[in-house]
Amino acid sequence: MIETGARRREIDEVASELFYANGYAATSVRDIARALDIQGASLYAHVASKEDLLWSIVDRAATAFEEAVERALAETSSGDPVERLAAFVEAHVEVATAEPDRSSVFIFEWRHLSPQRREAIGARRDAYEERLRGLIVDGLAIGAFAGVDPTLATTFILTALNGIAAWYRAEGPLSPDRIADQYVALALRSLSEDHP
Amino acid sequence: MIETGARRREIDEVASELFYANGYAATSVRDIARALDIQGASLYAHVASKEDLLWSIVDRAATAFEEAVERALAETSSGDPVERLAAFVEAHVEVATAEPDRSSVFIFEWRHLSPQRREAIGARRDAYEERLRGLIVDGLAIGAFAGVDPTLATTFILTALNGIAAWYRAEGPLSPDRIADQYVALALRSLSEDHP
DNA sequence: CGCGGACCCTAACGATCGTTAGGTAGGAGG
DNA sequence: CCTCCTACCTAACGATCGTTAGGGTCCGCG
Repeated sequence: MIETGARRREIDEVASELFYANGYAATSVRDIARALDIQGASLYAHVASKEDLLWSIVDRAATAFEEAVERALAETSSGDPVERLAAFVEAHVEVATAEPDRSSVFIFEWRHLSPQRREAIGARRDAYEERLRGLIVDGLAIGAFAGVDPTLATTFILTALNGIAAWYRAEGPLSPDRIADQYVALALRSLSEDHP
Repeated sequence: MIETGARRREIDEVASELFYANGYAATSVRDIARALDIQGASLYAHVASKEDLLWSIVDRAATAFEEAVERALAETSSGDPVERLAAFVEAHVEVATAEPDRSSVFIFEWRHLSPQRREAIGARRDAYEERLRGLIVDGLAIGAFAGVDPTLATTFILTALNGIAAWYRAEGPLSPDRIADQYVALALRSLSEDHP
């Protein structure tokens, strides 16, 4: 039974910030508690373990990416791989900028999960990547893209996308929309044949 | 006085592997020692502190990237920003694939350095990024590139490049040359105007 | 008024952390 | 043979780690 109370949400939020700022392993339970003005041991009234805390953050973020892309692709009635890929990138940027802390922890700290959970998240990440790769393969098949190894192109684009959560801050000068527009353009162009 | 003995090199290598695999904070001094079949305390005959070990890895990797790009750009007699950017990407890929562990630690673990060292590395990373940005700005100026915000394009490409060290393994099926070729193509295309 | 439950406390546990002190074995060079 | 040096050892330090046990306060609901 997963706790979902208001206090539990606050804990998730504070933990996300600290895990993002200092990394999971370098953040102690007492660090998180201090940010909440309580004692370290008091956290265990809400959380079963430190790793459970990481898991709840990672799982929530993974779900957010999955659902956003799912929704975006479902809403794109067009079968055009170019448009679908644009929708994928846009959705990813939206989630990454809406919750950069959580997203960053998901992307960079998931290796600290227990072996079983790490494996589960690994499979979901693989599926996510495969989804992107499928769009690129489709685009290559109809000639919308050309001259790239789909696997490498997928990695290229996805690592660039994942980087966003690491550097984006809401206080910065860049709006999520502008980032999305630019990243869509950069990604699509990278897949297109050089103009002859 | 920095030690440079053969044993010290081994220690750097083993530490790079472990820091890459588990992260700096999650790797104990005793973990490193165990991989060398010695006692934890024995490491301190070669290293002043755990953070010194991280620093030597990060500094060496940073220097490798800086020098490789410096050399590549110096050897590219052409003033063409497109060719120069290709040389930049190629050099980066070469270093990242030649020493993926060290490179990965440099890219993802430098925040665990002491404040002064972190600041120093931050400045060098900024300079590196600025170097790439300069090439993109130059390309935009002569019309070789178009339609991108140079700062966002720089981040897009550099995060994709930095990702390589995280996933590349020498045992994998991809040769460094092939990755370099593909990444050069992907990067250059991403900066080019859509074919009309 | 009584009671459960949400919330936090203090105290402490065993383990592990980075690091220091002091000592020993063996080989190289005089 | 003696000495220095490199390399490693054992033992231990204080600090901090994640976590458990048990108790207390206060509020809302019956």
